[in-house]
Amino acid sequence: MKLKRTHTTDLINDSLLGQELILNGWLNSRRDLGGIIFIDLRDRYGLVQVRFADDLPKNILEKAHRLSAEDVIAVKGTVLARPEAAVNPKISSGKLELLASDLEILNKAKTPPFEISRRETGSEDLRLKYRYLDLRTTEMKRNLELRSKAAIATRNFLSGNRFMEIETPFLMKSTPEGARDFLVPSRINAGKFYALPQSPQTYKQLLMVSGFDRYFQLVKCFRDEDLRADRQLEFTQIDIEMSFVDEADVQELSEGLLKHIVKAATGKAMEIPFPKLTWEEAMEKYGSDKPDIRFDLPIHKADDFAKMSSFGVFHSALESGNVVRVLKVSGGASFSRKQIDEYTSLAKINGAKGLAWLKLTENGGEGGISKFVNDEALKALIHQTKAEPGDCFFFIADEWETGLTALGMVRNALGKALNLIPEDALAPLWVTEFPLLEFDPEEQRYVARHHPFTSPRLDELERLETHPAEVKARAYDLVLNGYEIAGGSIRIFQKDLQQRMFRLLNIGDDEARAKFGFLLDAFEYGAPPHGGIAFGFDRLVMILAGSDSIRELIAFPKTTTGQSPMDGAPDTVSQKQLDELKISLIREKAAK
RNA sequence: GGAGCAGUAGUUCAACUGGUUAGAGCACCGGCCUGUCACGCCGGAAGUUGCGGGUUCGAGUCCCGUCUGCCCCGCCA
Repeated sequence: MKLKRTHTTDLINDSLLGQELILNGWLNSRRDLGGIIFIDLRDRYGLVQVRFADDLPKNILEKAHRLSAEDVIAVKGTVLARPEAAVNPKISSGKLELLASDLEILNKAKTPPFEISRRETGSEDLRLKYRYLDLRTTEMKRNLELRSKAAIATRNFLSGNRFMEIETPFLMKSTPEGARDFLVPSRINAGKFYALPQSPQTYKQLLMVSGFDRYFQLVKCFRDEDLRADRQLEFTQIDIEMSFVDEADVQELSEGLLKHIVKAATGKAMEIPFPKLTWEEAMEKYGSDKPDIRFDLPIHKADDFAKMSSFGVFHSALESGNVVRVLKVSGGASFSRKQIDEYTSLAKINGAKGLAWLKLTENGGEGGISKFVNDEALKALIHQTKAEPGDCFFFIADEWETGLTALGMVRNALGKALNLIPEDALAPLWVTEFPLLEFDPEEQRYVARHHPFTSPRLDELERLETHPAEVKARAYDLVLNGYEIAGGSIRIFQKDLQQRMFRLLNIGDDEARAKFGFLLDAFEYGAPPHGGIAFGFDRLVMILAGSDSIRELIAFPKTTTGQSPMDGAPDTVSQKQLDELKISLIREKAAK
C-alpha cells in the first residue's frame, strides 16, 4: 500500500485544520450525488466524512464512483471545516471533513449479508455466522471495549493490592461433584482423559498452601451444561483467593474491586459497603437467592391471613407444613384475566401448584379467591400490606423454598411488566449464610450447595453429622441487579474437616483419596486458613453494558445448542484422529 | 430430558378461513443528480417458502417427523 495511515479517525479535530493526512479504514457508506461524492470512512475509532470534489483527476473519481460498502480503502486528504449547514451533529467529527486528494482501494469487499452501519438489518443467527462482520458494528465494538476496560481495571486493581496473577492448567483431572466436565482424550495415555476446569478451585487452594497469599486470575472455565442467555459453555471468571482472611476481608476486597471496575468501565460511582441479606431473608422477602433489589415489591407472610380465610387449599397447605405468601401488586386490579393466567402459568412453570389471586376494589375483595375471604381477614391483609383499592394480591401456598421461588419469579416478571426497574441503576447486595448442603432427591444424598471445599460455620460443626441440612456455610454471593455475579467462601483447610465433608456428601474415603488425595495431602503440610471468590466476568460486563445476553459481550460465542455457526464447531473428526486416540464411536441409529 | 415461539428474495418482514402469477422496505444492479450524511429520483434483477414425508382437486398455510435459532424449566459444586 502506498497510502499508509498517518492518523486514526478519532484524532481528527480542529487542530488539524488545513493539514494533509492519510486515513485507512472501511467504507461505511457512500452518498454519490453525481458531481460530488461523500463517503464515510470507518475505522475502529469512529467515522469521518470524506468528500470527493469533481476537480479530482478522472482515475480517482472513477475509483470513488466504484466504491461499495465495506471496501478497505486508503484516503489522502486535507482536513476542512464543513459549511455551517452541512454539520452532522451525530458523529464526533461532524464539524469537519476530509477533502480527498488521493484514493487507494486496498481490498474490494463483497456485499455484506447485513449492513454494518445498521446492525438491526441482520438477525442474531446471521450475525453469528458472520461474526467478524458483526464485530465491526458500533454496538459490538462498544461492548468489547467495555469488556477490555473491565479486564484491565481488574488487573490494575488487584495488582495494586499486591495480588499475583498465576495461570493454572486447562488440562486437569476430572473430579466428581458439580457440573458435567468437558473431557479431552490423552493420546499419550490412551484410554485416559483430561478434564477442562469448571473452575481452578483446587489449584488456587494449593497456591494458598504454597504461600501465594493473594492470587488472582482472569481465567476461562468450562461447564458442559445447557446454555442460557446468561450462560455459555466456556466463560471467564475473575478468580481470587486470599490467605489469613475471613468473610469480611474477601467481601471488602470484592467491593473495592467491583467499584473500581464499574468506575473504569462505565464512569459510574458505587457506594460501599454493599447491603447484606441472609439467604433466608432474601428468600422470604424476594423469593430468590439472587434478588433484584432495584425495585421494591416485597413478599409478605400470609399464614395468618390464610387461617382466617375459608379457602381449603390454604388450610390444607398449612396443615401439611407448607406456607402461604403474598405479593401486593399496586394497580394490579386492572390486570385482565389473561394477564393473571400468564402469571399463574409462570408460577407453575417454576414449580408452584398454582397462583391464587384477589383484586381489591372500593367495594372490597373481588374475583379469584374473594368468596373465601371475609371482611375481617381482608382488613388484616390490607393493613399488613398497606394495600389500596386498585391493587391486587397474588398468593402461593406451597413448600417454603418452592413456593417462594415461584413467587419470586412472578415478582421479577411484575417488576419488568410494571416498569418498576429504574434504568441504569446498579443494585448490588451480598447474600450470606447459605445452607451448606442440599438434599438431592435424585441421587438420594446431600450435595454441596456451593462446593465441597466450603467451610461450614464453625459454631455449627458439632451439628454437621446430626443436623446436616441446618448447618450454614461460610459462603457468600454477590448479586447485582438480580444476577449472581460472584460467589465465594471461606474454605476448609484442615484434612479432618475436609474428610468429614466428603463423608457427608457420601464420597467414600477411597474415592476421596483417589479424586482429591493431592488436596488432602497438601492440607497436611501447613495449609493456611484461606478463602476467596470468583466473579462471572462475562455476566458482570453484560450488566454493565445494559445487555440481557452474554453473547453480546463475547467475541465468538456459541448458540444455545453449543454450536458456532461461523466455523461449524463442534464437528466430526477423521477416523485417523480417533484411531490415534484409541476412541471408537458408538452408532446412535440403532437406539431408535 | 421437557415446554413455548420462530424459520418465506441477499436481508427484515407480509401473504385472511387451504385457492389467481408468493408481495413490500432495505440491500444489490443500471441510469440521473454538486452539500449529502438512513441522500434523492427513475428503472431492473432477485424465491428449493429450513429439510423429509403425508392429507387434499389444490399446501407458504393443515398433519407427522426432523434440523436450526431464540426464550424458559430441569441442569449449571
